[in-house]
Amino acid sequence: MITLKELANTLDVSISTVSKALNGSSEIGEKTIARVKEAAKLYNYQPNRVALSLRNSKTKTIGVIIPSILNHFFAKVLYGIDKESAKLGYNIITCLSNETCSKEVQGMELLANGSVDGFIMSISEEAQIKNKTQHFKSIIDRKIPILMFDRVSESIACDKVIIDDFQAAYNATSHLIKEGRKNIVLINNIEELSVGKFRKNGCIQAIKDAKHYSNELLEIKIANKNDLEAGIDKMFKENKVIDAVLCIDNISGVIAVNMAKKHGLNIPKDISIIGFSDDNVLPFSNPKLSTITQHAVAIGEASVQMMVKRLESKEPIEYTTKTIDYSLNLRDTTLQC
Amino acid sequence: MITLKELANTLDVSISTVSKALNGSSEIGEKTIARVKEAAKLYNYQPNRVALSLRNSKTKTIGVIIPSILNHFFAKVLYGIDKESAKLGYNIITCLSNETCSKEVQGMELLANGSVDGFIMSISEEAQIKNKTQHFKSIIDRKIPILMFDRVSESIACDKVIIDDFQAAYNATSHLIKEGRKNIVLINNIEELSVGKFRKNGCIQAIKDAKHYSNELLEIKIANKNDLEAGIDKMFKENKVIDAVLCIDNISGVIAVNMAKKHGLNIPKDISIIGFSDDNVLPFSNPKLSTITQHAVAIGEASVQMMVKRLESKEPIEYTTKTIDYSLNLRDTTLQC
DNA sequence: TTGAAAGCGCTAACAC
DNA sequence: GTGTTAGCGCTTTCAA
Repeated sequence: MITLKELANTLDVSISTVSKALNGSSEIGEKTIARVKEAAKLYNYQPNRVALSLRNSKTKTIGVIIPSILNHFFAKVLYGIDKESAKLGYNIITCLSNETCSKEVQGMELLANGSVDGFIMSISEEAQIKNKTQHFKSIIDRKIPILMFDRVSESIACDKVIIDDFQAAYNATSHLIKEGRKNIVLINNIEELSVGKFRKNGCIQAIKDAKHYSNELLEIKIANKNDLEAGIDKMFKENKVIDAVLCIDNISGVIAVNMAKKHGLNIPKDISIIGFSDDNVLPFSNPKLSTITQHAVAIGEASVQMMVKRLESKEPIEYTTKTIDYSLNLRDTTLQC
Repeated sequence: MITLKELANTLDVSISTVSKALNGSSEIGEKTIARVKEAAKLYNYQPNRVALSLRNSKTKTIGVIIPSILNHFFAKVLYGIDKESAKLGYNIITCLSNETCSKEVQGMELLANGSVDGFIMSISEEAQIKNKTQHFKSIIDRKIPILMFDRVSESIACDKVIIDDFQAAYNATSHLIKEGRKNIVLINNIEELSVGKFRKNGCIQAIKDAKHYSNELLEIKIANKNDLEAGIDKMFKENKVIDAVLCIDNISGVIAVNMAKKHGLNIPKDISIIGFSDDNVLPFSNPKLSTITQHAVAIGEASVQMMVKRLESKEPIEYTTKTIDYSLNLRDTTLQC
């Protein structure tokens, strides 16, 4: 790592001349600029990012706080964040809250000390359930912008990137009704999360709005991920009339497919199944699961774009909420209609 | 963000007094220390990490370069890296190489400019296939340590954390032979990777070492992930004698289970299947896949420990290679014996 | 056209 | 026991 100073010494000019030359300042003579640039290339000079950060009070780094990297949705958003931020010349520094409030607070406090220019985050389950928002306010007070995606807080004024979970679930449910299904069940293992609530409400509303649908929505709540298989198995055992399943997390859909097969149901003749899944689970699903696809990569990209726009804007910008499209991918576990 | 200077002003002492007091220097009087610490707490003083980095030429940050965050193995290693580094007081800056050499080089070069103290990484597929190692050498020359995990390069001298892929595959294959299987097939879709080669060799060696196993190893090569289902389907169609399958990546195992069922095979009576998988795929496998489990979290943790040890050591340390245990988890797709 | 100097926030050797 | 000062690498105002 050669420094400006060393370059200046070898070239026998001053530090500031080198600095200006490298930045193409019009103050410096052409010949000098050429000489300096050549030497810089020769010695592979790279400006020290830390010094630049200190000088500019800008790190060109975004802190990313994610509840769990083992959740494929978040992994995919992170992929989008990484890609877009690299494109815009930013680094990302990642902290995993592991769904706990304490690690979320700790990670953010750590990074708020000049390590990052802003945060892109999704709220941990614990913070969302307990409605803890003080740490967000404290950071925003310190003029460090926060952008929340997917799991957001109503009570925090900041940029947000979400998908229209209500509408997505509404559409999926409407499709099931249009197929002629009469006994729809909602499998809910994320009822505590904001997105879980929106999805459930969308489902309920679709049923309300359907003129010819008379049955109540059956809701199966499964709190623990490890109970999913047993719970869905039990559901099929005890409810012989079920003819449609909407799964609002990203793995239950495939499990429902496997369990329905086990119980001798013909998919999609006897039963339709739709999941909120990404296509990474498709290799495990036979027939192929119909899904509501959240464009996770797009969520990540949009988040970075909004954040960078804010960071690089001279004037203050209004907070905005961007809604990313979803798509209803009808594959082989639903009827065409 | 209050600074030392501001703190010093409000307390009417010098900056260095405040600095020393906060660091508990014995030079400073007890009363002063108490006063300063109280004020620091009151104003929520946090030392600026960037200034500290510049001053100490240490960022307390580790650069993590990962081929793909969508691969569950790497996600899990990252989880371990995050956890352990937080514990040891380090941040991580993540770059995803996306399996390309160019992004790997670019990410590392970017971070090598004073942003990180060292790198923890796994080589991208492209760099490994093309045997590109110049960028590693260049960074090591600049005295920035690199630690490679899982996919490592023979020709680079650095710390390494691996699992004994050869032995793992050897053991799994030996188990299949002990079960009395006569027609073992290896499904290989990572033959270009170092780990793929080790696993294959382990399998081959186990067969060589088995006295009573006479058949040749059948190897099915599938280059593209999207062809896995079709390829495995075809395999079962064309080879009716297959009675054991070893899958050396982390999703083929479950696909093999599903396909074997589709072809009317009884698992594990007619056929045994073992995968190199993590337990995240188990919900999709029925019967439950027997697996070789790589302790991905442990790999991440060990990597951080080794790296931090090197970063904080006064004297130079020898490069070491640490081998992390694997375990052969026999579940329901193999016979007990 | 070039250079000197201040300052970003912090620590530590050295003075007082 | 407390303060002054230099310096980490860089940019930028101001002076020459």
